[in-house]
Amino acid sequence: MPDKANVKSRRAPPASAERPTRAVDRIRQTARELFYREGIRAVGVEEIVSRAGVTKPSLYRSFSSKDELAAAYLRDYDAEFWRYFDEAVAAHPGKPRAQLLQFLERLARRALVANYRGCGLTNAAVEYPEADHPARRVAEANKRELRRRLVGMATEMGAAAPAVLGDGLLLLIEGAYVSGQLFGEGGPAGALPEVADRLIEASLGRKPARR
Amino acid sequence: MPDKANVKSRRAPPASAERPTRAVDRIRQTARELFYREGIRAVGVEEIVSRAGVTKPSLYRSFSSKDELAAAYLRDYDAEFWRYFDEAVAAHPGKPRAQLLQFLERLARRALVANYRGCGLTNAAVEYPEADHPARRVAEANKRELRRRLVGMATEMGAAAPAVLGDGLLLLIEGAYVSGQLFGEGGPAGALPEVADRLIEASLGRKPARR
DNA sequence: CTGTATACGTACCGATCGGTACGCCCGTCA
DNA sequence: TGACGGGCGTACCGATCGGTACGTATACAG
Repeated sequence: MPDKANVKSRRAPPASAERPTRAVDRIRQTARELFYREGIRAVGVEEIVSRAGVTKPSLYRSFSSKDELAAAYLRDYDAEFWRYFDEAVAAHPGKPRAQLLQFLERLARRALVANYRGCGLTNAAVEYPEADHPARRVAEANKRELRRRLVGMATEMGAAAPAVLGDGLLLLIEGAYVSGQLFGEGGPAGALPEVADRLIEASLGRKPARR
Repeated sequence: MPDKANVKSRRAPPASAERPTRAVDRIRQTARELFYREGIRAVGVEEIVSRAGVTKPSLYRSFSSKDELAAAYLRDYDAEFWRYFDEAVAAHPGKPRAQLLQFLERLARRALVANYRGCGLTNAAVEYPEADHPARRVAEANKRELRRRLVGMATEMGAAAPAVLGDGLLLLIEGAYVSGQLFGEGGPAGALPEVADRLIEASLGRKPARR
């Protein structure tokens, strides 16, 4: 009879936050890292489960398909994005311009480090152009909401044409995401806060709206 | 002896522009369409050759790998991009602001139609984060050159801080590419020309540069 | 008619893809 | 102690991936 202690221990140490003991949690965390860093299509389920130290059936017991796992990853990403966004909002109550600038400054800082990979939601939408793909659905919903919030903040700021300013800010943000991963350290994303501030200033209708 | 006319004719009709007779040309054209519309990773070589009406060895006689085919596709895309860009430049000699606005207006128009898929070069860089991937190399070179040109135009315009204006314009352009494919018809890319014009106006140093 | 180069297709390779049928282990509660 | 159910792994599936060894048809030169 083989010694029980020699058998590879199945139960992991009591749930450190770094290495969750539940298979589904380790899968979520590993998928998050790999999907974000390498892209969704580039990562196979085999790689996810082996890096997570689990097996494929554990994945498919919690997620009906790889596409659904990708959607779950993006839902997590979405939640974290809004936590991050609302943090900037909460830091400057009632001052939308300062809220926005804090968000943009932190975004620009992140977008300038090497190996920056942009926004996971934007990247997923680029990878999955099919309108009914579950991952794309999550990405589109996030971006629609972001647009809504930005236009709302432009309105609060008293912009002459809040829709134009809000959309302009969205263009700058998306531009920072992709050019951050295109250019790396000295990239154009560094100009984001200054450019956005200049655009806001020019949109506040102190001089009559050009028409 | 079998009738020669019954044998499936190998030679295609004499080189219509729509359906080139040479296998390599049909592959290039088909790869271009599929890679752009669906993404590079999403398209297999089998699909390319079957849609092109040729076979895999014909592909691998002209391209050493799928990655090299992707790079060739992007080189074609790059050439077409500059043709398009220089067209706007040539339309308004010596007037960089008008050149830019024409380019941006046409870009905005294209980015607002349904099923728009953005910039093939940007998309490829999102799909291939590895720095040494041949496709990404082409994309990065294109973007670096675009940045150079935009900063040059900002200088010509007499901007107080041409690097900031040039980078701001690049952010807006990249933002239009990705948000065009995220939002479809009524998307924020429609605000591109107006926002860019406002940013240019605010960057021309008529009022003292904020410091 | 023959040699040769060009241009292409047939048929196949091992590897990896996403996904699943099935069984074992272990803590819980009777 | 025994029945049970949740939680997980072993071993496998057909399909598709990128890539290739080898044969064949045709145009042209001699």
